[in-house]
Amino acid sequence: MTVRELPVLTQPDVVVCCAPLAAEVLAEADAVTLAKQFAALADPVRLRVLSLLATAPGGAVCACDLVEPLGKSQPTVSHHLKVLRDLGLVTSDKRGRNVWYAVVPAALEALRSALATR
Amino acid sequence: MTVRELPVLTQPDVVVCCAPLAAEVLAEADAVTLAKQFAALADPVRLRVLSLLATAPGGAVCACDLVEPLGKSQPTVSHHLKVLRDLGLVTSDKRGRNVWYAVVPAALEALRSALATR
DNA sequence: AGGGAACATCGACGATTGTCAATATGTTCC
DNA sequence: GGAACATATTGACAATCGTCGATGTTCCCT
Repeated sequence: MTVRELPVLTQPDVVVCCAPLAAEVLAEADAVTLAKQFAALADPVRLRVLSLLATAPGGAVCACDLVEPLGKSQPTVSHHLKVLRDLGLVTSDKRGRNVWYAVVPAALEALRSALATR
Repeated sequence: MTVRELPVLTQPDVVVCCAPLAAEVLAEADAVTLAKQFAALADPVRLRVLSLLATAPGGAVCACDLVEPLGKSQPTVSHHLKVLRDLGLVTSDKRGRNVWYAVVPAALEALRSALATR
């Protein structure tokens, strides 16, 4: 178990990929970009990572506290965290030998807006 | 080219899978279900299908009018439509020898709500 | 009845993905 | 410095996925 420390501070700028699906026909290039983002959500482990981070008090969780609740090996968890971070859905913050992860709410909001039907 | 006819009528009931990610920790079974839905969005062709349907006047498009704008073979388009339909993201309506597809807005809304950050 | 059109299904192929064991890198503390 | 710990990376494997050509099925039209 790990002691919770500072809440996560800086949130990176989020680039909104494209207009809502229903607003105009999605261009091919935008579709590829958007598909990659949704692919990050297309895995049960990654969804649970996001949920664990989003519901954590302070909004951040040490990587060491994710392995056990996820029931996956440490390398597998590390892999999923990398996927989420590379796509800008989470941020990481190294503190000593631990790394704290937090969701980037604006990134999730951007994906939500792409799905707006009206 | 095909003449547009009746707008699509009946919208199926949509089952909301789970509470927002940030509301409570996602259960494993729910995570699997949600991941399958997002997997349907994790492909550029399917995103463009949804966009073509959502932006079409009348809200429905004949399958025959999807092949050319998508730039994929007819079997490939048919495959993607099946994926979307099996997951309840679109409905199909057979009219003569054509099949008309339309988005199920409630299904997209359900996915949006899962991503709500607060 | 028969020809043709629209859509679905099948089978096969290359590419990508999730997983873990093993190992590497980096950090803390004695 | 060296041991112990936390995380990341590598390599390998099975499984899934997107794609297309070929074929099947259903419907319309004459």
